[in-house]
This record gives sequence, structure tokens and C-alpha cells, in this order.
Amino acid sequence: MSVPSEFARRRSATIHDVAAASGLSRGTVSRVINGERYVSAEARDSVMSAIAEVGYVPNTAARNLKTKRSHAIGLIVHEPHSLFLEDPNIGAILLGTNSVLSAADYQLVSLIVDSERDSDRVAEYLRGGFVDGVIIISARENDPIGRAVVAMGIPAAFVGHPPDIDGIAYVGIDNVQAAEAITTRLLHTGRRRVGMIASALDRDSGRDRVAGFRAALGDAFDPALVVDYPLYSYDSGVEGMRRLLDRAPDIDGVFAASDAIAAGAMDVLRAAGRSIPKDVGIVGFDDSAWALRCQPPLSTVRQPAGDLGRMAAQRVLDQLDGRESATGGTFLETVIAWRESA
Amino acid sequence: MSVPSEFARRRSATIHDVAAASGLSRGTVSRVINGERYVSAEARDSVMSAIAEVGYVPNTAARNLKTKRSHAIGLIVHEPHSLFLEDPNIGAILLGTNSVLSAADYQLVSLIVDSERDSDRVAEYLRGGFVDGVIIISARENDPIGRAVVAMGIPAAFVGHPPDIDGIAYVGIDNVQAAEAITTRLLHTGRRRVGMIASALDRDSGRDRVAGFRAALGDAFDPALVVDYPLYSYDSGVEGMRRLLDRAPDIDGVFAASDAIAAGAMDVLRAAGRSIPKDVGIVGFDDSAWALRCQPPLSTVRQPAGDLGRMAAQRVLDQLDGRESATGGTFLETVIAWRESA
DNA sequence: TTGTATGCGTTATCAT
DNA sequence: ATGATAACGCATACAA
Repeated sequence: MSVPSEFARRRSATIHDVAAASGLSRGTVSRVINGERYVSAEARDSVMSAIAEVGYVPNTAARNLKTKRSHAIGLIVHEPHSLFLEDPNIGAILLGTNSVLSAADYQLVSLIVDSERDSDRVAEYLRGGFVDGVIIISARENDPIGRAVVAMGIPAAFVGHPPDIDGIAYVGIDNVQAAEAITTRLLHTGRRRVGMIASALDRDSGRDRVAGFRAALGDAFDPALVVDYPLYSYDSGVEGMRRLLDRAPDIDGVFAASDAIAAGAMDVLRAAGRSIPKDVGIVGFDDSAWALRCQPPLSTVRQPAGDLGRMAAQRVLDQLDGRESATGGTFLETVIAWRESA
Repeated sequence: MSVPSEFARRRSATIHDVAAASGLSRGTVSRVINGERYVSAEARDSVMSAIAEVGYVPNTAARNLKTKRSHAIGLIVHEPHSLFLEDPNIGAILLGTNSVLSAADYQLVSLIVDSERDSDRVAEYLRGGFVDGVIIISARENDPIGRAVVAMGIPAAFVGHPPDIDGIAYVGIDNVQAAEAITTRLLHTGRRRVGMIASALDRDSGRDRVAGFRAALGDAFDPALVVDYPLYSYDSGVEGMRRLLDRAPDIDGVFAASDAIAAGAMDVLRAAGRSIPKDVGIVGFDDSAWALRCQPPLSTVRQPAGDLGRMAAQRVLDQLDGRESATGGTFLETVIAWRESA
């Protein structure tokens, strides 16, 4: 150990000091601070000026201890290193969540899980009463934190995809419907041999996109034209497009399970001398920063990431007020951003 | 008001319960929990099993109230909406900070400032004793939060660029040196007419990059070949390159103050029929996701964003232990990622 | 080595 | 409408 910082030593004004300065009791001061009824106008005034005079700020630790509420809500981001830096939706979800919580006077606290150790510490943090509720994005199946949250019964909402647990609230998009819609539009441009580069088949989102693709194709569906990779990455797109080209040189349409994948696929197509969209039409998923950077700009499914965040926050707030039970999914509409790649 | 959630009502086991279950006193239990000396092995054992038995978890609010420490450190992200989503460094800083704090068993708590209201609430949050220290990225000059932090004397470190306040710790890169280095390398490729698209001249980082550019050019510096725009964006690159081409059709080298700017400039150059790097060499700054997406890949300055985050965390930790005074800057080395655009 | 007692700053329940 | 007082769960100085 060493010298504690000067900050830690400092004592700031308490209700006690305010009471002394105003000549009223601590009870009355507390009532004024919490805006309760049954306080005279004059009492309120003198308390207010006493507060200003002594520079009082409420001590949250004490208040939390007493009320068992922290007025803070945690947002747990559980992404592997690389994806975290690349995923365009995380930032938007964050901002959306923050806007709703901010309006309700809750403090958003984001917690990053980047290691086993983090996982444990975050679980501890949650149990410590630092937060009244929690939003979890991109939970894995079999996630220890997810299970801890359920076990504790803390108000929560998952965003991204439904977890493998019952009795939990979640918000997401309808991946089946969205995939089917954009594939259908791709078909309407006259494509005959359409393939898919799928990804993350260990998650509902990944599986559902394949299901939608298949539904759109109907009888024309050919399993040989679907390849899949674990990660929604540019590299997966490169690999996948090569395989697809190998299997079906006459391919004229591609549905990529993410924009990053589409970007990789497009570079391979270009290198193979195919022109887009003349020879091959391609569509993606996410409407991320990749989409506009592609040449030509990519047609893609827009995820309402901000709304996802807002909705998740709202659902936690509702549970907090006992207005809602912690169960069931909410699905938000996606829209297709139709550009020049198909 | 409405029905409070069931969670809020729940009471979990306390030290009291553990004491009862183990037949020891609350004091001894507390000592075991905090790993203090002077506890017998048998006492420790029975406390441990009692903890497991009753499912005890420490109440952080109570502990904070008593110790005046929260073992949490805040990371304040103060970026305008759009930049927040685009800036590639923020995620890396976040991860770097988290790794150091995690190892020291501190919980990182990220706070987003996205509105005036947020600003106030975050200040309140800091005063509430939720965090023992704070890291602030991309603070503005005249930032109310920055001033609040200084006024409270809470251990802090700024990352990104030095604030306009004295007696504060900050970490950053040497923008002058980095800009000079990459411009020099650009000149060594034989360029004669080299321009710059500058940005954010209201911040040190922006001004320093111009200074470095100028230093590298020496007598060859021509003010007419420097254009500037408020935002480090793709659009600034498009605009800037058009102006530069207008003023100096014979331009053969460009230093863009960010990768996004470089990307915009490259698209304009291509549209104007200039080949890169044959006709014009171009370099950027940041080594962001843009750099690899450019055609050809962009030569650029790599910011050690992860290290910046780690260093900032370390400096806060040092202040917390009284090991360091809260003042002075730390500058980290940049490296140049030399690719094909120049 | 262990137990006892006190206080951290609030809110909330009583009287008044 | 206001004032006294008892918790909240913990750490710690002191006594044993």
C-alpha cells in the first residue's frame, strides 16, 4: 500500500451540515432533497440556500444502501476483441440506449467483457447492487453472465438475438423475414443462379438468415450454393466467394450474411473479372460503414440499431416499474437500403 | 409510481448471516472476506463454508459508504454522435484501458456524454462517489466535465490531447513528430509538389499535424497547398482534394490529416484520372479500417490506441496509490504503416 | 486471534 | 409540517 490520494480523504458536506446551516432537522432536509410533499415553502427555501452555501452533494453510496436502488443501468458488451472494434451496430445501440435512459434520469454504465476474469468481475459487479437493471448485447449461448442475470432475477433485456433461456426479455429483428425480403428483391433483378455466404450458424441470427434465403428461393434452392464461415468478416467473404465461384462459375447473384462478407466477396469477384452488378448482383446485411465504401455501393438490410437500443432500455425500465414481466421478444422492422450492387 | 420489481425487494445474505451460520463474530467474518492477517485457519475455513452455504455476496454500497472507495474507474467518452460511431480509436482505447484496470481488479465503467443533460448527470455521477478515478477521452477545450474533475480533485487522466487546464495528467502522441516523419517519407519517394488536407485546427492534434508537415517541407512549404476543414471526414477529403487539384494541377503528393480524408481524396484523384501512386502519392493518419479498404492500401501513421488506453489507466492507478502527481503529459511512439499509396 | 461497538450518510417510521 | 431515531451492511478501533 501507499499514500492514498488526497481525493479519497476528502469529506464533502452532508445532510447534517445542511441541517445545521439551515436550522432545520435532517429529516426535513431529506424531504426537500427528494421533493416530497409536506414541506413548507419557507423550509424549502432555507434548505435550498443552505445546500448552496455548504456545497452539498448527495452521497450515492449511502443513498443506495438505504434505498437499494442505484439509478444506474448496465450495458454488457460481450464481443470478442476484433468484432468489438468492427461491429458498426454496437455504437448505435449504445447511443440509443443512452438516450432513453438519460431521459428517464438513469445513468448508463457500459461494462466490457473481454476475458474470463472480466466475466467474473462483471457478475460480481452486478451482484454488488451497482445497477438496477441490465442490457446485454450479443450474448453467447451458455453465457455465464446471462445465467447469472437470470438467477439473480435482475431486470434485464437482451438485444441481438434470443438467448437459450426462458423467461427473459429480448429485442431483435426478424432475420428470416429480412433475409427473405432482400433475396426476393435480388431475384427480381433477373438472377438465375443465386448463392449465399452464410455465417455464425451457431447463433439464431445466422441460422435465420439462411432460412430466409431458402424460403425466398423455394424450389430453386440449391444447398451446394450455400457456404458458411464462423465469423461475419471480410476474410469470410473472400474465402466464401472463391468457393462459390469454384462450384458454380455461372453464379449471377450472391446474398452475403453481412456487409463485411459482401465487401470481401466483391473484391474477389472484381479480381475474377466479373462486373458488379452487370455480371453478378450482390446484397449484404447490416448497412454498416462497409456498405457505402464498396464499389459500387452495396444494397443491404438496414438494422435499426439505435431503435434496438432504445427498445431494450425501455423494456428494462418497464420491468423496473413492475409494468412488464421479464419475458418474450420484441421484433423491430428492418428496411432495405437499395443501392447499386444489385 | 407503480409496483417495484421483485428484484428490488429481495434481500440477500449479509455478513450477519454468515456470522450466525459459522458461529463466529461479524468482525472475524469481515476479516476473512478482506483477507486480513490474524485469522486462524479454522476460522477462515468455517467462514468460507458458511459463505457458500448462505450464498453471501458483499454489498458494495455498504462497503463504499464505509471505505469511501468504489473500486471502479470511469471512462468518459465525449464525442459528437457521428464521430463516435466512426472513430476507430475509441474501441481500441476502451479495450486497452479495460485490460489494465481488469488486471488491477478495478471495474471500468464507461460513461457516454451525448447531450447537455448527460453532461450534468455524469458530473453528478462522479460526485456521487461511484468511481475512484476517471479517464477522459477527446475532451473539448472549455469542457465543463473536465473542469468539474479538476475542481473535485478526483484522480484523472486525459487521453487524446492536452486540455487547456494546468495540473492535469494526459497521454497522447507527438503529432508534430509523426506528421513530419510521414511527410518526410513521402518526399523521399521523389514528390515535388506536396499538399495537405488539414482538419480540426481548433485542436492541438490538428494544429500539430500541420506544424509537422511544414517542418518536413522546410523552404519548399507553400501555404497555398494547405486546405483545411473542421471534420476529419471522408467528405472533407473529397472537398479538399478538389480544391487542391484546382489550385495546383501539377500536385504529386498529398498528406491527409486522417485516413477518412485520404479515402475521400483518393476517390477524387481517381475520378480525375490520376493514378495512385504513379501520378500522385498519398498518405494518411490513424491506420483505421479505412486504410486497408483503400485502393491501393494507404500508407499511414499508426496511433497506438490500445497503448494510449493502457497508459491512461496506469496513470490513474498511480495517482490512486499516491505514487504520482496528477500532472504532465506522456507521449507514445507512433509507427508508420507503409503500404502502396505512396 | 477474536469479539464488541461505533459510525459512514441516507431514508423512513414514528411521534409531535 | 417537522423533529427524533432507527435501520441499511459493512469495516475497524479497541477491548478482551
